[in-house]
Parts: sequence; structure tokens; C-alpha cells
Amino acid sequence: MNQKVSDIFKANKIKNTVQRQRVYEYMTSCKEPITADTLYIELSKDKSFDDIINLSTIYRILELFVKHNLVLKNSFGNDHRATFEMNLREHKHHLICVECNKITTIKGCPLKTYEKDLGDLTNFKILEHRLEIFGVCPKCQSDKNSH
Amino acid sequence: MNQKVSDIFKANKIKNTVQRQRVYEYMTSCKEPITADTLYIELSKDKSFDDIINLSTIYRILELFVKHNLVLKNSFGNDHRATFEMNLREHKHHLICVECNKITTIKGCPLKTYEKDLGDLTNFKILEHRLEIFGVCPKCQSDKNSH
DNA sequence: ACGCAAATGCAAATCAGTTGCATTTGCGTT
DNA sequence: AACGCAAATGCAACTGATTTGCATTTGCGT
Repeated sequence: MNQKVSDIFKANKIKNTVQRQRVYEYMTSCKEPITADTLYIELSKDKSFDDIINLSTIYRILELFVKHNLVLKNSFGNDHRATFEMNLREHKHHLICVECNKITTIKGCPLKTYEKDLGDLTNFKILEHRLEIFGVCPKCQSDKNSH
Repeated sequence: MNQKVSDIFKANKIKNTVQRQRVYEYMTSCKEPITADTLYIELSKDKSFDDIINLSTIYRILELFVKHNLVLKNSFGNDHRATFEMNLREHKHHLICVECNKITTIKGCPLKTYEKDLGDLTNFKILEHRLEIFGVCPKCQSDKNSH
């Protein structure tokens, strides 16, 4: 059992279970957002545990982590499935390849001053924004050219 | 039969049917994005036609229009349902009130130069982006203060 | 007006996600 | 270290949105 993870659970009043440990640890190792069923498949591959975590348990754990702000939930582009990623508490955006659906995380943001101007203009209290940029990744560009 | 609409269909090689006319005309009258089943309900209310368009037909028509770029498909915030709106072929963004879910369309865009820089940096061929800004609209702000 | 490909209606299937309920597990208490 | 019970899990059945197969109907070129 990873001591650090159980401490995080304790701090959030989240009961410590094997399943939650496994989901948390796998999520931490992910560099990009992941869907619930991909997570299910990946965790099922791990032979160091005898049993497979039930998919509905994975959904329940992910929603719990989202509720505690440990994890962020999104959905991108054409893919209507939700994706999840650890909440690193940094402002970022996603660059999504329209061919292969690969998601690349972009740090930094060009919108700080724009939000202020927009708030002044519309009298909305601006809270946050979501920016997704769509394009074709280098790999898919070269795959296309070779046909 | 609206002559203008059938001309648009002809120009797009879309076979002219009563159902497609009705969907097209209703969509044109919408100021904000609409879901397939709201569209279904609204069209069903119209007593000037004897029959109700089947929901799966509505989905098929919407997808057809999306394929022809007459209509744009989105989905916002937590709502997992797809929304559709006429493609007015102008670049815009949406400002969504987190209290009442009202969607306000914003013309103009602060991201033109950013996209170029990002393409240079990542070697992606940047195609488009989606920016949604979340906040509290003036009405919901004053509703809150009066409690 | 005819014929046929394409569009529609309908019902059944699918896909992602959720829920009810019986069983199991973690954890505070003794 | 064992007990008890609320909370978590597994499983199967359900839901809501969307899609699909197929029989019937409709639009449009000839």
C-alpha cells in the first residue's frame, strides 16, 4: 500500500480501499486524460492483483475523486465519452488530433486579459473557460502523405 | 414549401423532403443551440402538419446537415447531450451561465496569433478551436444578492 | 405517369454511464 | 484480536442518448 496515497485519502476523508488506491495510482501515472473504460482495461492488465475492478466501481471512484477535486472530468471533440485526469491545479488547455483523437496538454494560456475585457463588456462574473484546439498531429500528417 | 430552403438543398445535393424542410426552417429560427429531442418536441407541437417527424429521422437529418456544414454540432458543460445550431459561418464563442445554463454567443476571437504560434511550436496543423467561457450572468448575480 | 434509389418510420440494438441490491471490506471500538 | 456496522464493491439490470436494420413510402429524373 502506498502510504502517500492513503494520506491523501485520509486528508479528504475518503475511505481507503484497494480499488481506490489502484485507480489513484494509475491516474497519477497518466500523462493525458483517460476514459473510464480505458482505465478499466489498463487496470485489468495488471496481473499483480488477482481480481479485476468492476467498471461501475471505476465510475464511482472517478466521480468521487472529481467531487473531491482530485480529478478533472472533461469531454473532447467528437468523442462523446468523458475523460478523466489528475487535477494538477494548473491552468492548461488541450490540443486534440482530429484524426487519431490523441490529446496533448498545453500549459499556459493566452486569455487572461481577454477574460477581464469580456467581463467588463457583458457584466458576467467570469469564472473559468475551456479552450480546446483541434488539428492534425505530426504523425497523422505524415501518415496521410504516404498514401 | 420554402423556395429558398429547397434551393439550398439543391446546391448541396440534398434531396428535398418535408422533414428536412421543417428541421431546416426550425433551426434557422433558433437563436441558440438546441438538442435533438427539444427539436423533436418543438416540431411535434406544430399542428400545421398532420404527422410527427420520427426522432431517429431528426438525428439523421441533423447529421446530414452537419456533414454538409449547414449545421454545427456541440456539447457544453456537464450536459452530455449534443446541441445543434445553424452554421452562420462566423467565428464565435459561447459564454455560458453556470447558474441558469443560458448560452450567450460572443463574436470575435482573441486567438488568431496564438494559433499560429502553437502550430509552429507543436508541428500540429491547427484547424480550429473551441472556446467556452463560464461565468454568472448579470441576472443570476442580482438574484443571488437579493437572498 | 413510372421506376428506383434514397428517405422515413418503427422497433430493436448499442453505447456510455448509473443504480438497486446482496455481499464484502475497512476501520473505529471494545 | 475480534466485533459490528456503515460504506464500498460486484453484479446485473436499467437508463437516456443516439444508431441501425429493415419494411414501407416518397421524391425526382426520365
